[in-house]
Amino acid sequence: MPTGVALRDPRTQLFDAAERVLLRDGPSALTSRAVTDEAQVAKGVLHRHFTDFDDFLAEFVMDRVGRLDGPAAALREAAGTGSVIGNLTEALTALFGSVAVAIVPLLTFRDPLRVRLREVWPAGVPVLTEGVDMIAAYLRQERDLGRLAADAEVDGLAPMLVGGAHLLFADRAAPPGAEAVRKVVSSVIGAVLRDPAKRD
Amino acid sequence: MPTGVALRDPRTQLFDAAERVLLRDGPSALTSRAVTDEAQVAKGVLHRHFTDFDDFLAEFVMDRVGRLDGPAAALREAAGTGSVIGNLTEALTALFGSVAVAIVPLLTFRDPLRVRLREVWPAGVPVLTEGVDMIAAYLRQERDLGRLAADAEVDGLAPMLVGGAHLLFADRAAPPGAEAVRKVVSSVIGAVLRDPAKRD
DNA sequence: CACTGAAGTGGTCATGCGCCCACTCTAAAT
DNA sequence: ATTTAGAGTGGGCGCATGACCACTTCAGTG
Repeated sequence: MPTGVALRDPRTQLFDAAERVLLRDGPSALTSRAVTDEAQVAKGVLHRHFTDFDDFLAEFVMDRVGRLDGPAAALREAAGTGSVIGNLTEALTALFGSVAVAIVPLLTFRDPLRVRLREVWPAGVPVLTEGVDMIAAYLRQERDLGRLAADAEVDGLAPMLVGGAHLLFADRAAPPGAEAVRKVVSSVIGAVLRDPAKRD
Repeated sequence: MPTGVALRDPRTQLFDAAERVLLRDGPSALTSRAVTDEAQVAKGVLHRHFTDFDDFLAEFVMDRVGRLDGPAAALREAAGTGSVIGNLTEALTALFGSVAVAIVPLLTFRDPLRVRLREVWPAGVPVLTEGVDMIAAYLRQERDLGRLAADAEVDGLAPMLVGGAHLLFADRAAPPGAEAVRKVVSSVIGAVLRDPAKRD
C-alpha cells in the first residue's frame, strides 16, 4: 500500500463519503471510521485536516449549507415581483426541501457539535432567516413564533429524507424520498398562503 | 449498602428517571448508566426488568404514549360537535403539544430501537392517526401527503421541547418551552383551518 | 542531489457503553 | 426452621469509537 501519496481534494472526498454514509446507513452510523472507510482513506487523514471529528462534522454541515445560494437567490427574486404566491411557494419549496438543510438538524443530536456549530454558523444564517421571516410575515404571527414554526418544519422534514424516521405510520416502510418531501412542503406552504387575509 | 431490598415500582422509577435525564441533559446523555444513577439504583436493576436497554426505551416510550388518552378523547368529542374549528384546534394542540409524543421521535435516532418500537407500536397508533388524518382531511390533501406533513410537524417540534435543538436561530439560546410550542402548534393549525374552503 | 516538511498509514491507547454473572439479601412456602 | 425463588448489587468483560503518534512516502527547494 503506497503511503504519502497526496489525495486530491481530501476534504470534499470526506464530505461526499459522509453524505453517502448518512443517506445509506442513517445518522447513527456516521462515525469517523465509517467516513474514512467509505472514502477509502486511512483513519488519520481525518485528523490531519480537521482538529476533531466534531470539527469535521461542523465543516461538513457548513459546506452543504453553502450550496443554498441558488434557492436563496430565487427567494429574493420572488419577493420582488408582484405575483408573490406562486414564485414564493416555488422558492420556499426549493429552500426547505434542500438536502443541504436536511442534514443540519440531524447532526444537532451530537451535543458537542451543537456548540461547535454555533461558532461557524453565522455565515449561513441569512439565507435561511430570510425565508423563515417571510413565512412569519405571511402568517402575520409574532416574529419569534413564526420562526419557531418554521424551525419545526425544517427539523421535522429532515430526518425523513435520511432514513424515514417517522413512527406515526410504521406501515409505510420506505422513506418518502426527496420528491415527496418537496410536494409536502409545497402543499403546506400553499395552504398557509391561501389564508383569506392574504396580502397580494 | 443493603441489597435485595425490594424497590417499590421499579419500572415507574426508571421511567421517571429517564424522563428527568432526557429533559435535563438531552437525548445523547440518555444512557443506561445515566438512568440507573438518576434513579439511584444499581446497574443490574434495569436488566432484571427489561431484556435490553432498547427494550427499556421502547417500554418507556409506550408508557408515555399511553398518557394520551385525555387529548384523544377531547379530539373525538371535537369531531362530533358543530363548531369544529375552535374545539379541534384545542384538541389537536393538546395532542401534538404533548410531551409524551415529543419523546417518540427523539428515540427514533437509535436504529435498533426503531425496529423494536415497530413491534409494540400498534397499541398507540389509533390515538395519533386520528388527529393526523383530520388534518389531512382539512388540508384536502392526499392521505399520504397529509400524514407526511403531520409527521414533520410532530417530529420537528419534539426536539425543541427537549433541549432547544433548533439551529436556524442560534441567538435564541434557551429552549422555547412547552407553552411556546403549544402556541405555535395552535397558530399553525389555526392558519391551516382558516383556509377559505373550510368545511364547517 | 541531498534536504526538508507536508501528507497518508495503521498500530495502539483510553474511554464509555451495554451486558453478563457471581454474590447477597429478603420474603414467602413447606 | 429450613428451603427456595425472586430481587438488588457491583465488579468486570467485550466491543466500538475517537484520538494519538511513530513511521513512511513524495513534492518542492536550494
